[in-house]
Amino acid sequence: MSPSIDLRLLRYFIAVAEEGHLTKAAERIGIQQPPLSQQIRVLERELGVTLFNRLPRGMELTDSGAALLVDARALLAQLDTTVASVRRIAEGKMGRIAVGFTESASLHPFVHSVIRAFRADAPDVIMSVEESNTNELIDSLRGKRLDLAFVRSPVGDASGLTIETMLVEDMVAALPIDHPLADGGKRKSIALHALAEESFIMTRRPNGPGLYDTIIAACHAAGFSPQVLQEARKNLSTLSLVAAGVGVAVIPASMTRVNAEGVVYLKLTGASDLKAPLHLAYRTGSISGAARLMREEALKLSAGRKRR
Amino acid sequence: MSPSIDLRLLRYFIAVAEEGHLTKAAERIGIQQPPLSQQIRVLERELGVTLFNRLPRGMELTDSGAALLVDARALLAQLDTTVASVRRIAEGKMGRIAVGFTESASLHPFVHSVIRAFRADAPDVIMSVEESNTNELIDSLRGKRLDLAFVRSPVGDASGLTIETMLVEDMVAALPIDHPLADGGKRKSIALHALAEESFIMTRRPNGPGLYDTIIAACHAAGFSPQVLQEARKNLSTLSLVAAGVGVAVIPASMTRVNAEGVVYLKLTGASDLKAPLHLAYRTGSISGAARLMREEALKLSAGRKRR
DNA sequence: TATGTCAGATAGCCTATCCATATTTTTATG
DNA sequence: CATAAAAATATGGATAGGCTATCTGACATA
Repeated sequence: MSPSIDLRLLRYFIAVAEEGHLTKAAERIGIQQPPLSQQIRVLERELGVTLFNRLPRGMELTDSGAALLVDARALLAQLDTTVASVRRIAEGKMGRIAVGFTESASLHPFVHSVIRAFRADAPDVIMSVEESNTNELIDSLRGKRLDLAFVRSPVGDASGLTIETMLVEDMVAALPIDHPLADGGKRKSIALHALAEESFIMTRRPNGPGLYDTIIAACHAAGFSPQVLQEARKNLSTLSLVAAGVGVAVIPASMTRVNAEGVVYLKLTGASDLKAPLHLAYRTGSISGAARLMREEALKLSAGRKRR
Repeated sequence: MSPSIDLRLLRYFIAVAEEGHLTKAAERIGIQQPPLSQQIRVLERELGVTLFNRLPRGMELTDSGAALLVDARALLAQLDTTVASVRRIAEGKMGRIAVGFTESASLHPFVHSVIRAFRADAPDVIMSVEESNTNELIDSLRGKRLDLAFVRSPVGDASGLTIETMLVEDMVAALPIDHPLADGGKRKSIALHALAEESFIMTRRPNGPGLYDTIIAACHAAGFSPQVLQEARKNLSTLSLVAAGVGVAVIPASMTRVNAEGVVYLKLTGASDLKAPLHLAYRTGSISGAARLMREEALKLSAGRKRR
């Protein structure tokens, strides 16, 4: 169909049409007159159309030429906007992003800060968010339904994904306020092994290993094997069960921001490796512009936290 | 700005995006894989954007690439329609045409045929018509307010214009029906010199020489100098004056199609050079597509007339 | 673990295209 | 008629785009 018409030819054509002279147009473009003359003839030959009437003192557009001028300008303008928007998408300032997090991540102020910073920096990006358990988040990343996910470790199979640790926080014990060990709310910390005889409320492991394995391992290190009441589907339910006096729980410190009636939080001692990391996960190598931007903001905020 | 991005690059890009493989795309385009690989990288470098994720088994669009794909297709489609419409304009099948004619030309069936044929052949051309005297028509041609004009000869200054004779018709005498020479309408022809003593009604010469000079010259050749009543502005007024008995007139034969009450038309003998040509005039060298098409149709019809 | 296969990247070379210089042609103007 | 202006033509050289051959990397499979 339309033969190998090059945008360069259209640019040349526009210059000649606007200047009305080959010589002036050549000067404006930055080439000599003869090659410009040739290229205009090439364009005319490819189109099979005379674009200019050659006057003794210049070049005058024919009707066809005048029509082409309008369209050629539009084409170049469209190219410019195309290039600009492609670049903005690549920068992460336009387009879409899908972000996921586990419940405990969604409750963490760090995640809120990241989202807020990204919103401010890239207001034109359409963002969708999803809360789910680690397993599903990882699946969604692989299936490209998500671009980024904030998860708790450990992640089962990380192949094909990059997992970066944003922060590591302590874990605390959550006890019912009327529990003897809570001392009516006066007690501020407790040794992990002191909980050896308690019932532990934890989220279901099939929903993703989450912090389950970490807690079990820490208890073993403290010299006991916890009695697990493996009931709650969600962390918030965990707290309700604690408040109801069903048992105790070990949770990331950031969750203490949730004001749960009837629950007391105690620092844990004698369990230095009982930490709750927060990770950012994404597909290795195929990160979108917006995701890259959000990751960079997360890294920046993460660095800022460490400095404090 | 947008650097020298070539449409060829966009075509290559689209092929790769659609095939998902450099190798298949190269085959489709008709080049080898290595240059295609290079060109895609050139495009990415010019844009400063990664368009594809290189997978072990092919190329996968990034978000930016997906956006570019949409726009690149649109750009190529727009180029195609641009080329098509420029070509149609050049062919004369689209665009505009402005046609002018003198009154006597507008009354001639030849002109009607030309217009009708053109309308049928190029229904998408916007046509404007203008009736005026020869001088103004010629001026309008020069000023590019008209593309074509049907005029009677002779034209004063024809420089820069091409004037082609479409047909030559006889002239006839128009007499009041009660004029002695008309013989009550029975007479069919008359010698020009028989009108030597009559008053001649003619259109004003300043409106363009028109046929004025031709008629005067023929009278001189027939041995007399006519008494000219230089009254009428238009040919139709001429006939009214004849009908009113003011004088006689010499008019192109085609005007006898106008049924004027009280006027008798007589063939003229003894004046073999008293002919009324009909010309087509246009600017030499800068004829538009539509004008060229109409001219061609006029020439065809003109040739058809001669054969008859 | 090693090997084969698939697909893209890289290297080196060649040719066609695009641009430059020099000259010619055409038309208008003093 | 001579000169000036502007485009067309002629010819040569540099560069870019394409070709062949080869390399690299990742997965699959024996």
